[in-house]
Amino acid sequence: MTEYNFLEQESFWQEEWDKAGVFEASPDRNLPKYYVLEMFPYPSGKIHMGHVRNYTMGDVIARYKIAKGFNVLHPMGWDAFGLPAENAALKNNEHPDKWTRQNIAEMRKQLKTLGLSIDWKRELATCDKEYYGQQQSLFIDMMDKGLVGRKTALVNWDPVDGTVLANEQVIDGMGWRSGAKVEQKELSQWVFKITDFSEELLQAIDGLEGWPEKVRLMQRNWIGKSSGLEFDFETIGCPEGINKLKVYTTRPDTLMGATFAAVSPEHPLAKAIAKENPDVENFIRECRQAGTSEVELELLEKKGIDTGFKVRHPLDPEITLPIWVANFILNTVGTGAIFGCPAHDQRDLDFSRKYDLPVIDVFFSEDSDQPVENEAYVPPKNQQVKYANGFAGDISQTGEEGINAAIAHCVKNGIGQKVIRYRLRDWGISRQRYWGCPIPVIHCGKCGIVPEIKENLPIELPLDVTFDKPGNPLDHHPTWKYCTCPHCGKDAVRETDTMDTFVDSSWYFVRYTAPNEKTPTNLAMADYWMNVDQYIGGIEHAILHLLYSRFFARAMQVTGHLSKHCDEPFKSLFTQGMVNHAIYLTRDKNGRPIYHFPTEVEVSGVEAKLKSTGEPVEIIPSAKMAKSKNNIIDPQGLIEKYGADTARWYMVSDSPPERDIEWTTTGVEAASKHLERVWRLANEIKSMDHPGTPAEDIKLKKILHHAINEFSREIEGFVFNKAIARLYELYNAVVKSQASAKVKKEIMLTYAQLMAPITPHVAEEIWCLLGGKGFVVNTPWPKVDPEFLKVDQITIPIQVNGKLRSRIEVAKGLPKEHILKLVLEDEVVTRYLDGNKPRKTIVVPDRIVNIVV
RNA sequence: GCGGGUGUGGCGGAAAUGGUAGACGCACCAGAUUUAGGAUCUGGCGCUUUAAUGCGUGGGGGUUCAAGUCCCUCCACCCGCACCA
Repeated sequence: MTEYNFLEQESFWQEEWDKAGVFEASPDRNLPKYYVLEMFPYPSGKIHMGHVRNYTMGDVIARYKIAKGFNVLHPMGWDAFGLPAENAALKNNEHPDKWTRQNIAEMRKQLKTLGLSIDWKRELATCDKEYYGQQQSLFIDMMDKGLVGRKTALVNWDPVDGTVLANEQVIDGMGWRSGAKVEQKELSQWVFKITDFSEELLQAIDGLEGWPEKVRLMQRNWIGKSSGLEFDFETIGCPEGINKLKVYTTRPDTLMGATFAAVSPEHPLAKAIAKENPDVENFIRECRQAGTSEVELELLEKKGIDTGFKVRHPLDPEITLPIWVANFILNTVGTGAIFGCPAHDQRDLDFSRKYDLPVIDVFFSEDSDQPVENEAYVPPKNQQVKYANGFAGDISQTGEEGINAAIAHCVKNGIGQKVIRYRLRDWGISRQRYWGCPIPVIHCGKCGIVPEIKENLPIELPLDVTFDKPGNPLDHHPTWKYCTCPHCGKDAVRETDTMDTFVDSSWYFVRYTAPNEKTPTNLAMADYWMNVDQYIGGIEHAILHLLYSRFFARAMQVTGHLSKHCDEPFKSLFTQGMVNHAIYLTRDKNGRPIYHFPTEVEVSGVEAKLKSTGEPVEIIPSAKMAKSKNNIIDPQGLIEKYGADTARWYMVSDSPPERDIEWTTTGVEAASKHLERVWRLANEIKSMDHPGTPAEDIKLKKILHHAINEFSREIEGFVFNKAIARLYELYNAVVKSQASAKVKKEIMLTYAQLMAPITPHVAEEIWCLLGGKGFVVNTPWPKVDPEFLKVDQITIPIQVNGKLRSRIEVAKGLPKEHILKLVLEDEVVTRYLDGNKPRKTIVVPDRIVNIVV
């Protein structure tokens, strides 16, 4: 028997597939197409376990679909722009371009050792001018169609470094490098008008049947459609002639509970008042001493200031309410202003208790004798609620109807209108950074903002930049931004902001269909390959990336870069879990953790100690792999030690793909041992000469066809862990079976076919060993013979009072009465009945019997 | 804070539709083989118990002949929150 040398065999088969061009996709073939895509990687330096898991899953699907007779497109590229390259530039004084390209080269090499069915001829990197130049062209077309706008937005400002910070670079309210307290700063930004598509993006979610329900739900909530009442408070004596304050509410039925009005610190009214009132000005300045992320703002201690001005209650002009500026009102939500109803909104209540504002209950709640104290009574939307202090006496008594009645009343009396609002905001794409796609517009003193002309594209990033000064190197570059206006020919200045990297990843899947085209897309190619049939990636992208891509597909239709059927770019979506690993730590004298690499630790069962000193080690069982915790396992070592097939098998074997998995050495060893066993079995069967019996042959064939049937279903349903269990079962059955050598050999060939999507190299090897023709990767998927799926005998469990007590073997499909008769004769049942008649019997044919005594 | 998810033996996990809880794998135990270790092969393995019984799907409550699955409630952990990718 030949020893299986995976390193040699794996590179052998990889070269063979390459030579034969097995994975090169061409649209001309007369076959149904199938486009499989995993989210492309950021070239951080090395591949990590998450990549191995993600790309293995995609590869399983791709290879399965090839065997199923599809013309498969399975491309790969690099999400190559972004912050880390600039950080590396600062840290190691290395150019982002050089750093990124080295990383790509290294990661490409690593990915290739996995034996993925990638069409490498289509590879692209978003930092290639051939890619971002086309993106600039798209931007200009979008501008032309009115899909691009300008808006002011708040950014995190590091006052010491004089730099805009990403949310990630703000740690506990401080700039990560300078340690300075971060401030909010207003900047003029380029935006994509995604909100033009709010309703369409929302509606189309219903049609995304291949998406996980949770992602669809998250996207719906993110778009956040609501209907409510919009009305103007009449203000009393406010500065700058501001006599109205626009408010939006989804609970107009609580309007009689209003005890104050509040605006966000960025609201125009707040700013106007601040000009006259230094206390308000100070308060607003204080509010700006914070980052811009929503979490941070939501978790701030609620604070406010009474402006001294008032509004009239819209339903009763006799009532006046004070106007506050409050830090918990977000300028980006609604109109940036609210009416405060403390009795029925927890945040308003907390605020009112702090500043001693009145609380007015407008409901009879179940326990109406207990007035609202520190817990707001939030009236349910669709339940019976009695209004104690409703208005106009025409509000009905149910929540939803009450809301509608309140709106109707307000509309009738000219107080406000019913409006539909969306939580979704326009997509700000301006970044004050170097390593991104330059925004192709020019600021001209005479013509204003003008797009660059397409002949001048790509607007290339200059390579001769320095990172010694804070801020954007493009801005500091001695010559880059100076240009002439395409309109008037006068001296002008380029936009130095670059695009959000989410722009790069919003259309790369289309670019794969024609990666070398001199326009963003080739319609014929896009028509053939789009949409992506199966997209695979992390759940962390459930909202932003996926929503932006859905928007882009629509925008690209408007600009004529995609055809009508391409509005939903991802037909099916699968979100895979993370790869975790235990953390090993000891403590220093002060109790601070010292993290140890898995290689430094000897683990036995639940205990572990340091190899060097024998000191006991604390174990945190399953945690996200992180450099700072020293619990990252490098896939390269895994592949070098066990081979790609083992790595691939392990990655899809133990846990359901959508769930997080724990990386364990024992699990990998089990995978490796199994593959060796299969290889040994194939060798044994090859030289076997066992006549067997027809009965044994049929028995094994039944197991085989059952396995093919289930396995195929499980692969299609992304239940890879069960598919693998199926292969273990089939292996066990073949080993135990007394079937003939001929049948066993047939079955082993099929086994190689079933394995092939998961462990393609050893599958080719077994296929070759047992005389299979050509590549197993190109061999049509085994067919199920329904004759072998038939079952005639069934074991039915018998319960007495709901507890399993016995079972009987019956013919499949036996009618109720017959089953019951047999059951009542059963020895165990008779014992429990003890001569009495059963009180009740439940018989579910082919499934279960329950006797109640 | 808001939105979404997860929770089953020592461990990873199985169990469309409410109908045999624990498939399959790991670890562990016993045996075979081996000079020994490793590897390999055979068998066992939820807890309790000699056995029967009993108890068991994060906690508490409910519906049902029957609940991991449905309902209510509480807890723990994870993901996202618009400038990380």
